[in-house]
Amino acid sequence: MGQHKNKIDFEQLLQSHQLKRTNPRLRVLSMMSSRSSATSQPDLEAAMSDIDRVTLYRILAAFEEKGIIHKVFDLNGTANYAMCTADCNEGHHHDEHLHFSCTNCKNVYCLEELHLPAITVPEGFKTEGVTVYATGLCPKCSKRSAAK
Amino acid sequence: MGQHKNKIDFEQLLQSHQLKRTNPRLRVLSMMSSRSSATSQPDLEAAMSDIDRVTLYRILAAFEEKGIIHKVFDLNGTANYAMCTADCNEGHHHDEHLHFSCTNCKNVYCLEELHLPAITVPEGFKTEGVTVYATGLCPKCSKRSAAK
DNA sequence: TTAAGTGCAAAATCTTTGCAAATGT
DNA sequence: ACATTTGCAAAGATTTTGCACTTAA
Repeated sequence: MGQHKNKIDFEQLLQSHQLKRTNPRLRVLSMMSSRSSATSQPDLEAAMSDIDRVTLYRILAAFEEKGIIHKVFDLNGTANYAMCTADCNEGHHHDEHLHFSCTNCKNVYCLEELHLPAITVPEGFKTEGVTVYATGLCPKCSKRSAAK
Repeated sequence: MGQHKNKIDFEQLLQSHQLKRTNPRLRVLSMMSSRSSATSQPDLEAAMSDIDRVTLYRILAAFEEKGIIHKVFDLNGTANYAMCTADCNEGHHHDEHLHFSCTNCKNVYCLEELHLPAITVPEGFKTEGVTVYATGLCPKCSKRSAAK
């Protein structure tokens, strides 16, 4: 039962996915799991300028492929990545939760707590998964705009 | 009340948005409204290779800005554009409908008919709009895979 | 030791910008 | 005629690819 939640053992996480425990990977995992919103490649690049850009691309691709992180798009259309919970695995992702995109800071929050209502699609469509995107202001930005 | 539905008068549509009636624009409108799924820049580029790539970028940007089309991302993260219905206008889009992304052909369908269930977000978030993405097989692809 | 991962250089894409020529009103 | 819009050239940005060097197991 992959429970990559608080106090995650990153080394084990990598190991269990046949990925070597390297420094760049550990740092990426650490950054991603410490954040409440999803992380983009540019975010990573800015935060870890000593790691090669290409390496970051490859790490993200490998993690996504293995089901360690999943991709969501923010309002700019930039890919952002967030740690997967539970049942994501090699090639199969389940991010059937609410994604909240802040129109102000452009951050994307994965709100897993919420369960989604059932959706019915028209005849002919075969639904495999459903994701809900909400747009608006995240707590930080809504506080800020209320204050001032 | 912008009813850009069947038998649209594209010229009028452009005019009402203070856009000149040019050939590239009419062709883009024509292609987009003739399709059941959203259209990407690469789609347009392939279909109208005589129109400059840059012109297409600018047309899409202008249309989106004016609220004639709206943007959705497909499973590759590529922006796709679909005609807006009714109440989109200068800077404000309302695409609160179901977007269906086909995992096979990667097309995105805007299913406006469906009304979305209410979604509740956690304390602190201020929701402005909600969009639902479903993934799976579109009628065309599901038929195809069933047949053979 | 050796397969996997990283860094660097370079190619391939994709998107934006500036400006002169063309076009719509 | 005049303001837009287009096309082309070129700059910027983003993403991918190839390969030699390094590192975890």
